[in-house]
Amino acid sequence: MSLQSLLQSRLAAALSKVGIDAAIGIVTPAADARFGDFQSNAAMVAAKVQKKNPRELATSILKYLQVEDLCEPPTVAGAGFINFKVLDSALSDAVNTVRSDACLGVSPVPNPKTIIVDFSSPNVAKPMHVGHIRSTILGDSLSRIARHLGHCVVTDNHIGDWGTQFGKVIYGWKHLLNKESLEMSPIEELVRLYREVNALEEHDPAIKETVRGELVKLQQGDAENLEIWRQAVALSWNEFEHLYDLLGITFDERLGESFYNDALGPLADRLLSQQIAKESEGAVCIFFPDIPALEDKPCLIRKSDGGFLYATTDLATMEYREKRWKPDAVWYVTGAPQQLHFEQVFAVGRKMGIATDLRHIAFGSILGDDRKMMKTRSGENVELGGLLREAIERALTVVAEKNSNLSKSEQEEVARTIGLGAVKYADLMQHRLTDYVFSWEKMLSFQGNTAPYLQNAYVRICSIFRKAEVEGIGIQSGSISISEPAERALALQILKFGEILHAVLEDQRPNLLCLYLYELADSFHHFYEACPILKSEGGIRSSRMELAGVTSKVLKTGLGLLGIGVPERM
RNA sequence: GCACCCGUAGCUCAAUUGGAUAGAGCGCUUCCCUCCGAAGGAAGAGGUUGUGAGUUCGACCCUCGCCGGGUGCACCA
Repeated sequence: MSLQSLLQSRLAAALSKVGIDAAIGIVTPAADARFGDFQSNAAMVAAKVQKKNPRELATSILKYLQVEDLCEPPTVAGAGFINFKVLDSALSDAVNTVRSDACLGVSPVPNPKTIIVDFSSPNVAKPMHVGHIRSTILGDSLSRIARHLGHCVVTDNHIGDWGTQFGKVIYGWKHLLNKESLEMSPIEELVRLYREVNALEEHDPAIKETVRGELVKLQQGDAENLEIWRQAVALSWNEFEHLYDLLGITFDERLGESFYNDALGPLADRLLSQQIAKESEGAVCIFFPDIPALEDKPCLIRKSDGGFLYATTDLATMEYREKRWKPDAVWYVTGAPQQLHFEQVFAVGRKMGIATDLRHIAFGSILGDDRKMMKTRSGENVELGGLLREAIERALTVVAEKNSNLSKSEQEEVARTIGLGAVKYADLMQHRLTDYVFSWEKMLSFQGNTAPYLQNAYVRICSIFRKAEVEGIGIQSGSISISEPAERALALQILKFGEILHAVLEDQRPNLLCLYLYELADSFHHFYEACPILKSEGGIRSSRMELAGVTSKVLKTGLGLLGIGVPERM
């Protein structure tokens, strides 16, 4: 049991003795170190309910609070805060427990759930660009964390492998294809076809009609068009896979839109016959008279020309997932602009009797220097592949300059870890709902609150251990003993790791983990400045080495949960 | 017109979900490498949290009204 939960259970016991609901007895790390190590606002919360004086209530709680083995006598401060200053011995014990725990103090969730995480979802025949970064990185990190806490996670890449763009691609393939370009860089060639046909259509209605015809033929199962479609999908996926490999991201499933094609018609018919949907203006749609926000916002599932829509596919997907996995939750990691769409689709899901916890994990847009949204359709898109290559190149320049001792291949490997880490961290550290300004400078800066800063903290610890080995310094006692303020601060920060991952999953916000790791690295640097490690001796040296060792494990694990690797040297 | 999201230091962003004197990074001003890696550390300047009310012991956070920005709203995804 962690120190924090230990204090909490003691507090709960005291609360019940004074007739307060024990559930109120929450203990949190102190907001300000001057007031101690942990605090509880329980007296103030209870005072509100019981309409009593919070300070008096706190004082009476203290009479029953038995924590003398864990901390100094608790005090009442301010409006009724109860403050705890943990004993060095108890703190040492707690850190030692984390040190010898394979999970580093993280306890698994008591009731594991089956969670489907739907993320990344690039469109075939289009390059992945900055717009896909957030979904991909956020979804990957959330999946890792959920899995780490014991949930059963299914990651699914719901790629856009079916849609109106294929009319243009097929027409282009038949009339304008450059096979050499297709072999060299398939997506680039597919995009070129798409754009050129798009331009042709503008000026020539006849071509527009032919393009439409190609799409209809594809949808009706025309062999030639299907084959072209299959190749386009395969070629695109090939390129996506290179990027996922580079990013270290894998999916359990890759069930794209095309997978659900056959289910769309029957689904629409069923919804009609169940009177969930009805015809209106030639289209099939679902109305929500009982939901005020959606009263005038029907959800269309079949066009008047018989074609199906985004929502139809999503509903079919939802149904399939229910049947196959019986999930407790489904997380859709897509941009905030799609909020209305998911509100509708979820509402339809409930009409269909789906009780699963469906969640839209929305995120804000990435903005350009002009503070305007980077649009997908128009203007220049920054391609993800190019962006990652540039990040790695810039990292390589810095690595070569800072540490020329490394061999060429080591430098390249380190640069990959640093460059990719920098990109991922720059995205994950933001609150997911806020828009943020994309900046090469910021993303690739190796100063301040960045991945390289955290990686560097890890590397420093590695180098301490390397030096210890060279000098024949071993760890004697194997246990940690806390006494200095900087050691206390670091130890307390290490203990927080057990809580932070659960907090991240509450609201699907990895930025809290980023913040935590940054503060951990910060605490370590303070410790490193204030407390000589190898230069001290005996038990102190041994203890400090161990403390540094735990720090490095938490850093590595925490970064790993963000999908970020650590080098041993840099 | 309706709905949703966002307004916090010069800039980019946090704030343990209602807690104590609102914190970081970049930039700016001073220091610290004969010392376990300076991709670092110490100190400083910088704020009426868009605005006006309300709720209570206590509000960046909750309620309502304004102002400003963004996004979405029947046959694209």
